[in-house]
Amino acid sequence: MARTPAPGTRERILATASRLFYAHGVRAVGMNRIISEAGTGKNLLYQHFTTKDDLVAGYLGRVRERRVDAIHRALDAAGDDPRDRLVALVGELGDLVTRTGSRGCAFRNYLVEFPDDSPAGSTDGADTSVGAGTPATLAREHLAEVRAVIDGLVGELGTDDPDRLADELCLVVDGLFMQAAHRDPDGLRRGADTAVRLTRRLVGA
Amino acid sequence: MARTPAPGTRERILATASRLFYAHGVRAVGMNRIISEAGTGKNLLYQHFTTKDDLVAGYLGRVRERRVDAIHRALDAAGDDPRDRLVALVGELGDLVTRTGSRGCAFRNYLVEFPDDSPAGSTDGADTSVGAGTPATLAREHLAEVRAVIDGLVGELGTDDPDRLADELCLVVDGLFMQAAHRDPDGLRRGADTAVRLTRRLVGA
DNA sequence: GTCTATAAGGGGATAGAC
DNA sequence: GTCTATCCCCTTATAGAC
Repeated sequence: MARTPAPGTRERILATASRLFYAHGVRAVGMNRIISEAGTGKNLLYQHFTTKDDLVAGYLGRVRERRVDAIHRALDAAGDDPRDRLVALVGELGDLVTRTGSRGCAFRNYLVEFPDDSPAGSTDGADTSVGAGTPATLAREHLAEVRAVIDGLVGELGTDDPDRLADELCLVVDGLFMQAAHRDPDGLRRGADTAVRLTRRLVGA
Repeated sequence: MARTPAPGTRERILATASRLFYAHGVRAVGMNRIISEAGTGKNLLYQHFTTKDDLVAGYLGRVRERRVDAIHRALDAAGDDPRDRLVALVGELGDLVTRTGSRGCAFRNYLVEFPDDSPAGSTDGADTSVGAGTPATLAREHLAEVRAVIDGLVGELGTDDPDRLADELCLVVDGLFMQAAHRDPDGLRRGADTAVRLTRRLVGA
């Protein structure tokens, strides 16, 4: 059988595509450019990803794994206090946004770029199994995933109005990512610090 | 001379283009669709807007005028207290985001869609005269404009660290607009309420 | 003359075939 | 890998209608 002649090929394609999609936007990057920069043949790419949407889904899935891992590492490092864990969560996302070359959140950016793909209110019989859907559903699933983490931690806090606090923290996180689109590195640094400071105040840490 | 045979044409084109660009994204809408939905000839469109970038600039300029007007009306209606005016500013933007069919901020969305056009840190000898530049400069100009309004109002407050408060309010505003990309109408309503409530708390009103 | 409708040019898109 | 097919993009040019 030996069905995988070059095990690194898929990952190399995915890494190249991810870098380009994230840096320039999904619509701005064509398959030709990915093929030429990945140094692979066109046949091989379409063998691993039958369509561009598949490749985009692979891109978002890859970012998602890394994002989830990074979040859980940050949470674990923060200890057991849900207050500290919430601050660590926002701090981790702040670090992500202030990294050089950062262009914010891959998922939110995708949804801005493709507003017509399964819009916010729709539940059109989509494949609800995690990780198998379209790019848009993948993006929304991840956002819901993070929201669930926030809800869980806020719930542990035992405050009067947990939904209210969770909404506030989500607003801060969204603001953090939106600023990546238009603020310079200095402003981003200050934006991330602001997000962490605000989080600290909101959770009462 | 009588150089303007049909005075309403330009505005009709601009209205159609604005609706389509805002709803579906700039890249997703082609000139053909604008022409067909505006009911005008292709020649006439290119007579008023020599290139698609011109049309996009016209779109953003149009949104900008209306946005600035709406902001100033809201500020005037709020009275003289800078606290009330800041709350009114965020409230106005919240209303904008919760309107049916809203897709958030046209300027921020454009910058997400075209990250390579005059990126955040660049000051490549662009035309700095207001309203005459490329879409990207137009977008950045408007964001700076609103930031200046916030800075001014925060300055009137006479707090210890005005830059800090202004950063916090900008984070809230950015979060408000980012949520338009991925929250459903119910979530958006709560997000807007959260933004106003948070603003009230931050400015001490 | 003013506008519409249509075709064509030049490029690049996805995707498939050899 | 290259080559082709098909389509859509922006833009210009031409031809026809009022």
